Amino acid sequence: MILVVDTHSGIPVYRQLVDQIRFGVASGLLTAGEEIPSTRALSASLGVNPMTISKAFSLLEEDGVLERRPGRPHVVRARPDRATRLEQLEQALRPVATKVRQLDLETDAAITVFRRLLENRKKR
Amino acid sequence: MILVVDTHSGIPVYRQLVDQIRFGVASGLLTAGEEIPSTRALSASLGVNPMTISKAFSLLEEDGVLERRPGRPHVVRARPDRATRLEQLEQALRPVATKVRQLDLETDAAITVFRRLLENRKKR
DNA sequence: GCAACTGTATTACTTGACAAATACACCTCG
DNA sequence: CGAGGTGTATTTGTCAAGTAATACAGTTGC
Repeated sequence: MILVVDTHSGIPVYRQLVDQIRFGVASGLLTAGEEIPSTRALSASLGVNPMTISKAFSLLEEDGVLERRPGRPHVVRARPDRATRLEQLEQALRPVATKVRQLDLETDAAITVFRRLLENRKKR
Repeated sequence: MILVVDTHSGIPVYRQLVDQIRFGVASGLLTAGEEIPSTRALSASLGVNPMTISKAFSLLEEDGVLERRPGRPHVVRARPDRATRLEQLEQALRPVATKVRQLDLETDAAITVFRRLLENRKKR
């Protein structure tokens, strides 16, 4: 998988890496057990400090996306089970549910907006 | 309306104020045209600098929640029209739609989670 | 007009976030 | 065992975010 970063985008480098690796795993470009390039290899190819790469990896490890092995490169972890993924989605949706209430919008309207976004993305 | 802040909560003071005022407006405790206590009054009662209060008010003003009047306290603005509120919800839902894809979850599962959250909150 | 209020522009200070430099511990293979 | 790789703990430096001090401009009521 090719990882790229734009240090002028205003988005922290580590966040760009997290996003790309997450996307790689979700899209099937990266499969369980597959090795991620080392912090030093990416540091050389992307021109950023290894600790910056390491930060991205640490976050992905905390989230269960990557697995760390002492002295060896990180590997992609088996995808969390469905229940865990649903729980993660719920965490992401909680503040939005609060927002729906703040905006005084009805449940069905909110559902419609969400569905439209989800289906638009599927079509792309 | 009573506003409170906890300076040790780790949540920035201005953000606590923004959240409380938003909630006050959404819940009907604060109505359109109603005056918000002045930056100096809140500064005295909450023990924070007026500029911190002002920052909260500025954000709420940008978001169309409050209206500023030179030499006079802020007032609650008439609620944005429905289309604007729906647009705000869509902005909040966009990253979540991305997350659904990353988690490789189906639209219907995501909708179910969202609906459950919205209806749980309604019951409280 | 002035006192007493209003909000905030500007500047300064403190704390948090981000990124990098350095050195340590671990692993694999010849 | 040692060379060549692995990740990261720790510290440092820079920049961004959060907060405060000060003074200015605007409003209202007496």
